[in-house]
This record gives sequence, structure tokens and C-alpha cells, in this order.
Amino acid sequence: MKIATWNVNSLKVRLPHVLDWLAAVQPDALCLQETKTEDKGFPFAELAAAGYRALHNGQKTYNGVAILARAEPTDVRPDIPGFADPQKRILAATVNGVRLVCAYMPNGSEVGSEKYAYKLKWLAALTDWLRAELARHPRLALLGDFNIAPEDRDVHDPEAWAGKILCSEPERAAFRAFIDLGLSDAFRRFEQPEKSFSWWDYRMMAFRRNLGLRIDHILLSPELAGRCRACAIDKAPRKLERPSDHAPVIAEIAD
DNA sequence: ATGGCTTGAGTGTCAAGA
Repeated sequence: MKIATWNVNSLKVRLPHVLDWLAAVQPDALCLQETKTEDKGFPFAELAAAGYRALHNGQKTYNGVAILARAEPTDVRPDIPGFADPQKRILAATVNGVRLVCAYMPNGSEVGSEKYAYKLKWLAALTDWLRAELARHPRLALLGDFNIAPEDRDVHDPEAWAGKILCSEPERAAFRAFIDLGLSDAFRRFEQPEKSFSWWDYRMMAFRRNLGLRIDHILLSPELAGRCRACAIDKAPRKLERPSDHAPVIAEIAD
């Protein structure tokens, strides 16, 4: 089973890239973030024609998460239960016996800001819910845009980013709290090229200069981690015309 | 240098992203 995550930064704009990528890579499930649309603007028909069922938890202009799957998803749940949040950032569903949690974690804007406080509260709420979700679903994957670079090797210039948003110690502690639940960073289970990133700023020719961060992740429960055979970042779509600023991350799980 | 792109909203120009 091939599972993947991709922050597309507007599905309306990126639909051609997504359709081409689905055809080329043939994932069993793809989690999308920043669809930036309500259901009425969501391309259900185009995705169905490509062989994918789609679940969407969307809103106008901002946020929005989707799960695309070749098999019928079950036990579909939007949002973090018990955490009142108008921002559409979570969608969970079971596909082929695997519990997929698609997450668009808050950016946080700036350390010390109101948005930063919201980010930390949101991360704590997600952690609490995941603990219960893991107890119910031994085969669980948390996929998405975490907006956290977990370690200095995930940052092109650790000194410049030290203590900054996406790299601050409280954010990294929140990432480690996921690991402490028993989840494993699929990407780091394998040898990877140095300076592997999943996001590059649109400005300053950051992609060509590989000035990026690794902030998109696939975390696996112990049962899935033991079956994980590969994990990679696919930089190809970032090279296209009008790309998303994020690249997809893919993990392969043995049956 | 808080700049430097891109998107959505909406038609002038700003919020938000990371």
C-alpha cells in the first residue's frame, strides 16, 4: 500500500498537477492540505474519473483537508473531537484497514504571537486525541503538513532559523510528543540524501538553491512502521510551472 | 531590509502562508 501527503496550496490551481501525479505514482491514498475551497468548489468528478474517491473537510479561502483513496474509506471523521475550532485542519478515515489522519497543522506566524499560542494548543489537543485513536486503531498513519522542522538537519540554515517559527523548541517538543505516543517518522527509517526538504519558499529562487525545510511528514504506528518498506520526498512536482511550494511525501507499506 | 512570491477575495489591495 502506497500512502502519501501533499500540501497543494489551492486544489483549484493545482488540480492538473494532482491528476498527473496520481496517474504517475498511483498511490492507494493521498492526503491533501490547503485545498482552500468549500465542497461546492471541490473537484469530486475529476478525481472520480481518475479512479479516486474523495473525502473533504473544506472551507473558503483558507485551510481545507482531503483524503483521496482508490478503496472505499470508512469511519470518516472531520476535526479534533472536543476541540472547538472553525479552521478545517483534520480529516480521518480508514482505508484498506489503515487509519489515516490527514493534518494541516497551524503555521503559528511568529513565536510569541496569538497564532503561535493557538498552534501549541492545537498540537496538544491533537496529541490527546491521537492517544485514544491509536488505542482504537493499531494501524495508524498521521500524514500532513506539520509546519514543524523536527531537527536541525531538516533546516537548510539551522543558525538562521534557530528559535524561529517552525523550529522553536516548543514546536519541536510537540513533534517529539507524537513520537512519544509510539509514532515513528517514516522518512528517517531509511537512509536519505543530506539536505532533504519538503517545502521551499516561492521567493529568492529558494527551490533552485535548495533553501528549504522538511515540514511535511508521515508518522507511523509501530505496527505500520514495521511494515514500512520505503519513504521519499518527490521533488518532481515542485519543478513544474506554477507549483505548490510543498512537495509530496510517499511511504510504502507492505501488506 | 519583516523585503523577496503565490493565492483568494474581489476590482484595490490586503491577509496569510512558512
